[in-house]
Amino acid sequence: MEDVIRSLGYLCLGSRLKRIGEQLQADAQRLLDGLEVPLQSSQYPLLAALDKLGPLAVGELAQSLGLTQPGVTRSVSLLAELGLVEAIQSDGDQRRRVVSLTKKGQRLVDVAKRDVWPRIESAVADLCRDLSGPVLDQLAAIEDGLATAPLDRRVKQGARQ
Amino acid sequence: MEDVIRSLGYLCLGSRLKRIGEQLQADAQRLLDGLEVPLQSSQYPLLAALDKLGPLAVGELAQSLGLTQPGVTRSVSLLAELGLVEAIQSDGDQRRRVVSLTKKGQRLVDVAKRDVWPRIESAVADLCRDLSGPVLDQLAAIEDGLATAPLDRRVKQGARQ
DNA sequence: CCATAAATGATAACATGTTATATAACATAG
DNA sequence: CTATGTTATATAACATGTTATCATTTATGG
Repeated sequence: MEDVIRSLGYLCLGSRLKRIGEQLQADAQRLLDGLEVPLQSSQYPLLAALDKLGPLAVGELAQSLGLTQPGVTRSVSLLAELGLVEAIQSDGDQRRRVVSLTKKGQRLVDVAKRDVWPRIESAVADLCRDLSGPVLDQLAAIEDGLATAPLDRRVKQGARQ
Repeated sequence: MEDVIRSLGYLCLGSRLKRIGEQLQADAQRLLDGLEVPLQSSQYPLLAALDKLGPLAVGELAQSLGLTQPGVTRSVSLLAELGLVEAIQSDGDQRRRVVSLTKKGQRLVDVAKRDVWPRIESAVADLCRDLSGPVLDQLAAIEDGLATAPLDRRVKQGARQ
């Protein structure tokens, strides 16, 4: 059966990237399933952000993950219920809630960082090894390109109308 | 604010591809908003599949789009409510429901194909123009690589454990 | 100082993907 | 022919993203 998304090329690049991303996450999930805490692979970036940057307010977290604030608010609630993060109202500005890893969350990150993340990284690197170019650079260029000029500002060049 | 997904590299490639894909779709949405029928950009691949391959059963449609059957069932219901497709129970095998474009759906596809899709294609091509390699080929290689050996079969090489 | 604007996060409603499972129709072994 | 397994689709429950909107707190202009 023909893969329509694939044969439509640039027209469906968005659908295709999403599809590949979902599959990568599902694959990574299988590597994470060995850990003691049952957690979706999509939640790990939030934990990794807190581990890397330290405690962050909800909005800062959203910005550093490239997600919207309501999405992050929900993930934080979920992770707080699991006891992996805690959100504490800021002393200075009472609107801000600063999110940080709990002991349990830090322990999970440490284990994942030691036992699982290197395996995921090496597996993905292996997947990309034989590609003709530096894929990450190209994705960066796509992201930068979108930030500079979104698609609707690129329709002049070469399009029929 | 640091972009954590980006700085984590291969580890978060899945999240990153999803994020880029969502942004591309959101951008494409703005180009599609001019059309008479209000439709999310993510629904167009289904219409394009029917236009390209002709009437298809729900399962075949799912396969050609690389989605699961329940997702396609829901999209078909939505598009049927909008009068863009119709699903007719197969004569031979009464389990199958064959989905096809209605007149209205075909008209929408024709207009989109003439007025909008070329603009999206050229805009995305423009976005990818200056990249160092043939991105589509690389994405194809990633997809093929995942199909050949999912990530959890790639952890041996070079990983710490 | 107070009125108003801006910033922060929560919530609701929706979109669209998934997995798990139910139901109905078909296929086949006995 | 019937029991049983398989296939095609539907449905439910959930995950996780979005936009729109609200309440609260903070900042600011007069």
